[in-house]
Amino acid sequence: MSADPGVPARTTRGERTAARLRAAARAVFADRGYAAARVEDVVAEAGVSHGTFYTYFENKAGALDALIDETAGQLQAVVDEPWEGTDVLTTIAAVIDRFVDVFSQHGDVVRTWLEASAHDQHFRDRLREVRTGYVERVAQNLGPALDSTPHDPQVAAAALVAMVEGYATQGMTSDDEEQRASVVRTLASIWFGGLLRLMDPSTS
Amino acid sequence: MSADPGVPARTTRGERTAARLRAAARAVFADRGYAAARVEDVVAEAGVSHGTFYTYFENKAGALDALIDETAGQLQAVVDEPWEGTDVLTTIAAVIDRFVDVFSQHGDVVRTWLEASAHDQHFRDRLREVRTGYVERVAQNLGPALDSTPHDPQVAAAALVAMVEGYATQGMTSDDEEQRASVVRTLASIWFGGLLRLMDPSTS
Amino acid sequence: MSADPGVPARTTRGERTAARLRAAARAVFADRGYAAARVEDVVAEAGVSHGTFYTYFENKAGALDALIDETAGQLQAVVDEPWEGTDVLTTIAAVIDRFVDVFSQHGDVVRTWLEASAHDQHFRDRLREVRTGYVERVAQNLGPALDSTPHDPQVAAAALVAMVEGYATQGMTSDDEEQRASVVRTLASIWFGGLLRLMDPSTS
Amino acid sequence: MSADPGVPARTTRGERTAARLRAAARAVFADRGYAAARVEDVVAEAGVSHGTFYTYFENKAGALDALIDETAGQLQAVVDEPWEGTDVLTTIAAVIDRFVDVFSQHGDVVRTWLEASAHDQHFRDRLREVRTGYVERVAQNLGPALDSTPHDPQVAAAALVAMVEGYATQGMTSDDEEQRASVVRTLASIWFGGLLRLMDPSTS
DNA sequence: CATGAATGAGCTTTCATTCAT
DNA sequence: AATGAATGAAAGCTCATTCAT
Repeated sequence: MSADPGVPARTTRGERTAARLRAAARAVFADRGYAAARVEDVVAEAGVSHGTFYTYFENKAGALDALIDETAGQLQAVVDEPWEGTDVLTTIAAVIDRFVDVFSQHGDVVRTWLEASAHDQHFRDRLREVRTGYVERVAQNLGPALDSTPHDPQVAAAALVAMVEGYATQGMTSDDEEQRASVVRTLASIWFGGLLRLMDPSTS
Repeated sequence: MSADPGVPARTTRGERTAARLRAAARAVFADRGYAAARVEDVVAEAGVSHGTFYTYFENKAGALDALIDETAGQLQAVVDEPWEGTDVLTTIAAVIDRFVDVFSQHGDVVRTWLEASAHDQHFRDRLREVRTGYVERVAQNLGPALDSTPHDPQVAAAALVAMVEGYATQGMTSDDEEQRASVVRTLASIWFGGLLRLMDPSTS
Repeated sequence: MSADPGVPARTTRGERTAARLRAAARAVFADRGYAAARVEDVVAEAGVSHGTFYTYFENKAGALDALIDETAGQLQAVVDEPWEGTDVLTTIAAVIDRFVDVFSQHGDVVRTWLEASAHDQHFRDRLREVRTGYVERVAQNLGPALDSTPHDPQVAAAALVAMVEGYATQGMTSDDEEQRASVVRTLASIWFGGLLRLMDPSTS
Repeated sequence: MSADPGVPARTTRGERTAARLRAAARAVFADRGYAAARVEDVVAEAGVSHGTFYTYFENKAGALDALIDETAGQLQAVVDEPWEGTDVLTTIAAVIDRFVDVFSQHGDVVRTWLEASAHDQHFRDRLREVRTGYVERVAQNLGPALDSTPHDPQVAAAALVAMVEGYATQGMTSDDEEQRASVVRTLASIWFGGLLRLMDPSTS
């Protein structure tokens, strides 16, 4: 801020423009949906010209790809961080908490991504890849406990993840910190209880 | 406009054409997605002319609306039928089974609906309305058991429904009867175990 | 009315349908204009089916042609009837009165006709033909008086006719009998005074 | 929508294109009529692409609106300029001369305008507004002379204006300067004589 | 005579993308 | 780096007209 004036800005003009465009694309996609969003809307929001958009992205899909790059990493990180906690419930709550956290920051991108997947093979592929990644990781952590049961860890993991993803993408997580914590607790309890039940041989 | 799309088909010939168009629209939307689907694709699939499409639907959205009319009723029926069974687990399994059943028949329409919701307020409204309807009904059936716990029945119901909806919407493409039954069993166990856990005061 | 029941109706079913269609076409053309009027509107107004329209008219233009047939005769009759009166002013007033009378009954058709003329050669031709017809007749009646003046009887006739036609087609003639008579008096005075002036050599 | 058709042409290149489009629209409307004119005809005439048309006009009606903007001002100016002359006849002749002059330049737009009025409320409204404007002005200038007569200045003004407008709109295609002057003289004489006659109490 | 479902040419309009400046 | 005028391929949608019933 008050740093050496002789040093060039840490963010060049180009970088700032690119950042403005990404933010604008994100806002416009969230607001109108990917299909209905026009490049015109994005550049208007960013306050740049039409041509500039194409200096930074190959096309409209390229802008979404850039947003997905950021988001995908965050999502994978949620499940890649060590599953540590004093007990299983606490561990699960921590994972879900991180998940909800990422969604509260990147839910708009995920929703756009889901929409685009419906009519664009490329985004469908990226989605499957990322989903497979974190469902796989969840299954790895749940798996051992289900070894001797008839339940497929992949199915269980996919179901539990779908629950969190569905809950979060439907925009049901509020900004109220209190309420968010309560939701996380409920979701974690369902995961935990569901897992215990799965492990109970009488249900097989 | 030339014919009122709300009151089509005064003859059986007309009804046959309308049915062909609905089936075609459904297939095309499922195949290419709503945004990418062209009216031309639909009429080609249905084997009728361009103009005929507009005899039966006001526009592309009208065709999806017609499909949603059918699907929404089925979805609500799943939870409106009596929740009866020899025990809770069986009851829940029956509901989930009906849910999965409806999705295996109407999943394509739901996926289209979800996509369209992203950029069309009208479909977003219809989705919210229908979802609220069946989540409400699930909450009514789960509610009493959670009365003395800190868990909100609406949140629990929404989460459990999101799990089934998410799972069914994403994968669930297998026609293998065996595997489907296994998935239903796993999902039901998670619901049941999750609910037991929610009812356990030690989790509050 | 109470005539011999053995005798077939003086208006056959077909004639009645044709009359209903003409009336409907006239009303719809007047209401929406020729270009914006749809055959659909006409048949709806007439209470018949699409196909029936084409039993009675070759196409949309044919319907207007049928209306023009009636109107053109009336217009020509206005100037073809003997120009008789106690004096010139009375004579002119009588002609203008007949003119205004025909317009109050057929003005809607004329307006449609004028509109269609703008983009359809056929109606332009019919209009020129009819206009030439009655301007010619007016010129014949005014002509002798202007023989020794520099004024072209055709120009004078066209101008005076344009005045009445313009005034009438602009929908300025009210239904109030009192007011209509007053307008006719004013128009007749202008014709008369205008002609006197034209005959005055000092204006040449 | 991509550009605000109300604020086009930020550059001279843009202004040239807009002017070419206006000229092309005017020519095409005059040639084929408003209803039959296609945007494709206009852009072909202007030598630009389809999309460019929509950069400058909201739609076909917008193009006509732009032409009317120019024309309406000219028409009003005809009667707003001071009614000065050595005598009444000269004054009237000057006004009519200006009127005929404007029509020889803008008659094509007026004819298109009249046609469009028949099926488009917007143009009907604009026409009524402009006509009321200049008829009012004419009435103001004629009015005093008719004060003590039973003739309504509005009616007289409307009739005289209708005469010039009708004559100019219909024929008046001659480029012959000689003939144009002769027509103006005849029209002026009719106005003048008509007015004198109106002022003569014996006609009331 | 009458019907109305079906046709399809034709027109308007949109918007991602390019490129001369 | 940035601009914005221009492009043109695509759709969407309309409606006069036909024809099997």
